[in-house]
Amino acid sequence: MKVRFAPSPTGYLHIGGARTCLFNWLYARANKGSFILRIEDTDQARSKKEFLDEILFSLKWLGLDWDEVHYQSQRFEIYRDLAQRLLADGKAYLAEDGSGAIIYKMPQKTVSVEDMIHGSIVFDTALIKDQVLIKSDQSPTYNFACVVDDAAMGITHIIRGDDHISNTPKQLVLYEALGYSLPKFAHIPMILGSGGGRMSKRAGATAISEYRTLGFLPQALVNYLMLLGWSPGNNQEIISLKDAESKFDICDANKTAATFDMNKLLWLNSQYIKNTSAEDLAGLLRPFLKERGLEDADNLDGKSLVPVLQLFKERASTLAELADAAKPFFAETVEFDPAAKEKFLSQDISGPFNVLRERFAQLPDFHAPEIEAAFRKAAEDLGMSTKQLIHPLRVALSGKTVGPGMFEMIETLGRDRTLKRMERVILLFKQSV
RNA sequence: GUCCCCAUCGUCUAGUCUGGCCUAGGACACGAGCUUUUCAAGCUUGCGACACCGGUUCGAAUCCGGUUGGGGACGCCA
Repeated sequence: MKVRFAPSPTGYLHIGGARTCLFNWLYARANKGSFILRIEDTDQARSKKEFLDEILFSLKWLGLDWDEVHYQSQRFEIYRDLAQRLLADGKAYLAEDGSGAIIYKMPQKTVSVEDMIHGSIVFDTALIKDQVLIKSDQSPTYNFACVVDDAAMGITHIIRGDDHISNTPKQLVLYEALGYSLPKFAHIPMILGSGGGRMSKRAGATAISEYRTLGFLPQALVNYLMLLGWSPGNNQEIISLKDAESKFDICDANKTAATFDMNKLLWLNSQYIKNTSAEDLAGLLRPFLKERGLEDADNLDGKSLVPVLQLFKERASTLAELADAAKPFFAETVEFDPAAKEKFLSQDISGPFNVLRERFAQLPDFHAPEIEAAFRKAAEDLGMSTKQLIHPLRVALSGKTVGPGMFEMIETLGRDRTLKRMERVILLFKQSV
């Protein structure tokens, strides 16, 4: 058994295409068949190398590998010869305008397809007009090249989007005209944007590569895509590509169009981040830190990155978020969130900070439990509640009002940076007086 | 306009093929509570759906017909 994914390099790989590819891939792997990639680059004007590169890159990133790859632009001879044959057989004719186009004469009949997902679908070809096979520029049309290639490449199952149902009768008659045996068809539902119609930019129809930039893990994205129109059963939500290989069957795919939901994708991504080791996360995070202006991100070793990620990975839903949270730990100076500064650092806190700074400086052992003990003792001695002191301290150290446990954070920050950042705030008040 | 596809919580879905186990299960989101120095996470919990109308049947989310609603296709784009 053999399936294919046939993207056209006239645009980036998007959610819908990736899902179609995923279902083909899974079906092939589940049935020990082969999966081929066919680049439908017949439109010379609109096909772009940059799109092709993005598609190939994104597919690899998602973990969807292929057994063969073919380019339709290299097969024009084949299409022309076959069109000539139909011409000779009297099944097609030359365009009357003298443009050189070859047009298939649509027979008037009833054709039907036994779709693996929809069951029997019947069409009346009398309602379909004659179809161009070869355009005047001698390039083949989609429906023609598609049939020729699917037959030539031995495709046994065609899994594609619902939107191709109406192309099916056009292709069915071509299979017959060319004397090819029919493959099986499975039309999977489309993915709708949150507005209800086709996915648009606003509705999350960004390129797959964009999701990478946004800080999604490929495993999470693939997992989400699987859940759109298919379910592994047993109320399972988290499922790997490997696990799905043994459970997937295209016959179990849904008929209903699914609406893309960023919230669930975000949730899945957070689950995957939580379940990824801080060591692995460190490698993934470097480009994100660099992008955030951390020049020497590449030189950050795991030893300094790992404890910080340990602190934040439970609470981030994207790598971008994780990088935002981790950055203050490596930046030279803390960037204060204006609202946070206003709320907790507008009143002179330098007195208590001086005391606290001194206690921290003298701690023999700079670990969370000791830090916490020293902190609580200092607060008590100062006659302040822990809350009164902890919030300004958090802002002084991280610039933010939210974050992980204070004392673990201080330990991870280390004594040097902790003291330096406290001194900076103390100085802030000295200067303003 | 013509043809085609689809119809379970706001969203993704289980259940539909093989009617009874469904006063319809799970997840996301949302609300409440617990926990907590904060925000998350986690745990507990609440809200919430078989589009409608007819039929078949002892019995229908499940089968049939219609209505309505949504989506798609009607290119010398793919």
